Amino acid sequence: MPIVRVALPLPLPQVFDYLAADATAEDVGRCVKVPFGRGERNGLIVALACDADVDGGIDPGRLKTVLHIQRDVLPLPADWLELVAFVARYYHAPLGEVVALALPPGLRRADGVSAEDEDPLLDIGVAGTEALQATRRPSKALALLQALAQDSPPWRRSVVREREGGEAVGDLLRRGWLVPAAEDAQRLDATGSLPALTAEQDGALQAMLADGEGFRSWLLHGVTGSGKTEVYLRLAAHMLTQGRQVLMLVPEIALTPQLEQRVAQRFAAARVVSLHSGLADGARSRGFVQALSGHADIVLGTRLAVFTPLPRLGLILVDEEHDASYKQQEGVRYSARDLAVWRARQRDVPVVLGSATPALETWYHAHNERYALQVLSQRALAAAMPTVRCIDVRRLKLDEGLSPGLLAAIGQRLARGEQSLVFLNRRGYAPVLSCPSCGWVSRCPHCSANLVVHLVDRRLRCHHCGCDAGMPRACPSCGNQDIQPFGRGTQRVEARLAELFPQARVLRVDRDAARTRKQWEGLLATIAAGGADILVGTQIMAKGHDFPNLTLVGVIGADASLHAADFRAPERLFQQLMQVGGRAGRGSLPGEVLIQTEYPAHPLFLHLARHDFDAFARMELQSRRSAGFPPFSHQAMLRADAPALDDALEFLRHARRLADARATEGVRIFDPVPMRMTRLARRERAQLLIESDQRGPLQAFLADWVAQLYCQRSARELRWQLDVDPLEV
DNA sequence: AGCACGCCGACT
DNA sequence: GTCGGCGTGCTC
Repeated sequence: MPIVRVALPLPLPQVFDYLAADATAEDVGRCVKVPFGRGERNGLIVALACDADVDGGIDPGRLKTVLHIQRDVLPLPADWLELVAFVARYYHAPLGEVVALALPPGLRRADGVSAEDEDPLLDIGVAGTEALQATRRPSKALALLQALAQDSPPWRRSVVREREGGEAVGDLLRRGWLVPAAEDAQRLDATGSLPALTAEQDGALQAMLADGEGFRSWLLHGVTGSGKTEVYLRLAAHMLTQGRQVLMLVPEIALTPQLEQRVAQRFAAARVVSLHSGLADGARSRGFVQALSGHADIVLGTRLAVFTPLPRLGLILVDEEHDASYKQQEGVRYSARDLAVWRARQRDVPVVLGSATPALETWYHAHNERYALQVLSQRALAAAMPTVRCIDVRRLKLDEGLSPGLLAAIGQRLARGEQSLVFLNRRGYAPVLSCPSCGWVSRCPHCSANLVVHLVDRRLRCHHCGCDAGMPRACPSCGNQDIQPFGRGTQRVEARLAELFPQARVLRVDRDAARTRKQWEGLLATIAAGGADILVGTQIMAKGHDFPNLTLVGVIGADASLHAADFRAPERLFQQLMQVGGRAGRGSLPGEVLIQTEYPAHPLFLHLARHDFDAFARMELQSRRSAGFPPFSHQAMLRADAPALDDALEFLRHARRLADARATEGVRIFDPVPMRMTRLARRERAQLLIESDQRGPLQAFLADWVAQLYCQRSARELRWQLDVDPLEV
């Protein structure tokens, strides 16, 4: 009797074997419902097994039998199964958990209503792909497709390219049941009414097109406003005319509503699917199945979209590739950007990583000839780069953190009817409430952090665990009536600017003001309509938007991250400042960036003033090389958390002893230490760093080590997780 | 992760 | 005398 190997969504490193009387190789990649323990579970068939390799020496006759195989949906293809298997292997996560993460929840149920019921075109897509996968027997494929096409509108070219379909497709084309690729291509590629490319854009585009359809990692390094998106869209258009699918990843879809629109409008004849975690189950499953069946032409999505199955995949685009939101920060901690590159190699298609401020790892590879490089150094709309200047605040008297020079510059913009932005990466009114007489400060009861004053709703809020308390009128410790908010956040700066410029419309733009997508779109609309004169914003303002009337960006509070302990802090600060500075002067008006600092001669600011990302990258990489940090080494972090710090540390010490016993050549194991934010949401956290110059030995060591860790029985309140290629150390 | 089984303290 | 604590072990 056939045996199927099933991945189940459990935190267990193994897969489970079941008997399935009617299972065939066609069922690999299908969802199943199986008995498990005394209950039932949904899983995914990842392979067929034969009697000999049932693991654990279980008698094959005593295996349980699958309850149901979901055959109404196309099976996940082999390359998709390879992808999730790679993720499980590389991030050392159980296969079933990776599958659960990669499949839309609605699709995991093996007994539910099938996701494509509502879409007759999809039924054809599903059957058509199946039929054409078996083109060794064109007559069979043809018969099946004829039956389906009988009562349907002409089946679009999108399921397969002419040349792949062989005879069957040729015949269908003659009978008019398939739209010829050339005809469809004309509808898909609207090029001709479009803005002219700059010489640089055109050069980059031509170079990428000339490179062919095979695997290549490109870095498209284009300054803010250089028109990277237009290059993406031209590349996408080309791939669509070739009958290929395009996967486009963006950091956060909610923050880029215009991009979604732009893609949909540009490719009106193509089927564009957007995928992100905010989507309802049904919509996400539908998009996934449309991609799987080959029916979707463009998939636009956040990091989870990297798991979309795409039978006709021709190109992967990763916009703002440096963005930290490509790295999942809980559960299976994958990097969608890195997986995009892996997938492109696997499928032998090009991948384009685009950014004005590439991750230093990416920049390094591009200058090391592992990636190919295209540079856009000029802004597209003949706008100059903004002038960047530091304001030395050492001797200055500041008004709520604002220097006279910055205030004067804002005043000028007001007089000219232009917009200003004050950038301050700190939400709330003030970072802490404190009592000057007894020294009480508003501590979070659950975290090693202070409660932030939110004067708008008179609450104290923890930005880490989200807990929330009313604002006391007097000191809870000594009763002093005169308690003070110390330091400042966006709310306080907003309030002060409104006092200083009573004639101006001041608008705060941070996570609090843009909690929902609707609120965010409302803010964008207000800004675009000229309904605000002065913006006060956090890094949410730095994310790729055009504000044509914005000509001044003032940065306050940048020094805080200048001397931060994390080795990536300078990289992040530079990226953030360059991105937010890039918001200035994107229209016809020239832009200016003023940075308040006590270190006006700091090399980071000097490189920034010259818009010289490359010089900054060289400097930073030099210091990483001498310190042995990535990309000159590879890291993994074992983290543990428990109600008591000692339990977390003790687990890591034990893990370290296990590691030492298996000491592998070239793998460095550090001491367990409490994390910087030790306490988070009532749990104490510690971590243990593993480092190696080579990826190979590190991976080999981790595989062995994690297998041992799974066998450890530890205090029940203890949780641990491994983070491969951690962003924060 | 669930969910069993299994052996020791304060309650109707 | 039982109800219930969570320690330990298994799930094809």
